Amino acid sequence: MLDFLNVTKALTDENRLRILMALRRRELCVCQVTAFLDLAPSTTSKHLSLLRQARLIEARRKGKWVYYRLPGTGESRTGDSPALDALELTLTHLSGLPVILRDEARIQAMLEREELLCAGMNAEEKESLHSPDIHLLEEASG
Amino acid sequence: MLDFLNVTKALTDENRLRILMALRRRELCVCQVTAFLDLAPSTTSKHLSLLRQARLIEARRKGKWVYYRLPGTGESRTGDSPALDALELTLTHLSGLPVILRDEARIQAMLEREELLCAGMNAEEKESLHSPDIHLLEEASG
DNA sequence: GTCACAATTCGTTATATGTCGAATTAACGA
DNA sequence: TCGTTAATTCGACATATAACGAATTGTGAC
Repeated sequence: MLDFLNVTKALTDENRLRILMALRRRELCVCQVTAFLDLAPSTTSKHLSLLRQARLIEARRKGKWVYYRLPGTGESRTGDSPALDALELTLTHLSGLPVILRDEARIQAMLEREELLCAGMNAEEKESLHSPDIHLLEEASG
Repeated sequence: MLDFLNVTKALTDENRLRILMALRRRELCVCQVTAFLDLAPSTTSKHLSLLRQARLIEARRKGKWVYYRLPGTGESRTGDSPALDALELTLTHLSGLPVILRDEARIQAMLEREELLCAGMNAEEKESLHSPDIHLLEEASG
């Protein structure tokens, strides 16, 4: 019951929903999420923390940056995990909404103008940001 | 987005989840829900109102009583309605939980002892309470 | 070590939500 | 019409949550 409630509670905030939709296309670090949501970094961090507790996103650290992404699709058998099922439901019902489309455009623009590419990033990593698919990366701690 | 948020917000309270699970088996009037949740009638009423706003339940008035039930299965094409999809997800992930099983036992006992059968009910209606399936009844106002 | 920067944690504040009891509305029966 | 009972709405209060800035932690460069 608590697991389920953690998932639904994580999905009751518009900013958190926007984060999930943004991560559908690519992983993002905290400063990038902070930029497109236009929030204080501490606020963004808290949102990401809540989403992670609910298992709706995963994290990996790369140097000074922490990247967040949607869970890998490997274990996504329907009915097993409240988080994965709820995530699928969310992606289905929010895709195409004006807010989400606008976010997507803003993020694409940011990335293409090479603003906020988290300064220390090398060329290969920059390239990966433009990829439409999620890269499967090593696991972060629970 | 607001539609979706109304649904997820409705699913963030344990008492509301218990209501949904109880209604899976039969329709119940407010006083019956109040009894098994052990809450003030006004509180129960508010929970039911929230669930109804989110379109997770429907209502019909019969004399002095208002009966609540899950939405009819007619329009349940997956992907169309956030409410119906979220409802299905909820039923899937909460069935079998200890809290839910205990509620079910308590409700069955109540109904069989003919306590709280909302005094004015006739024999046919009493019978319907023991039925495992939801009866399709006339629509209440939106 | 020291500095710079990303991220998180902490403390505070404003708003939202769950709960109750009291008052009100709705429906029925005497 | 009046009384009773079911349900809802209203007003108050306690708790939960989103937001911020300040302080702290973690990592890498110098």
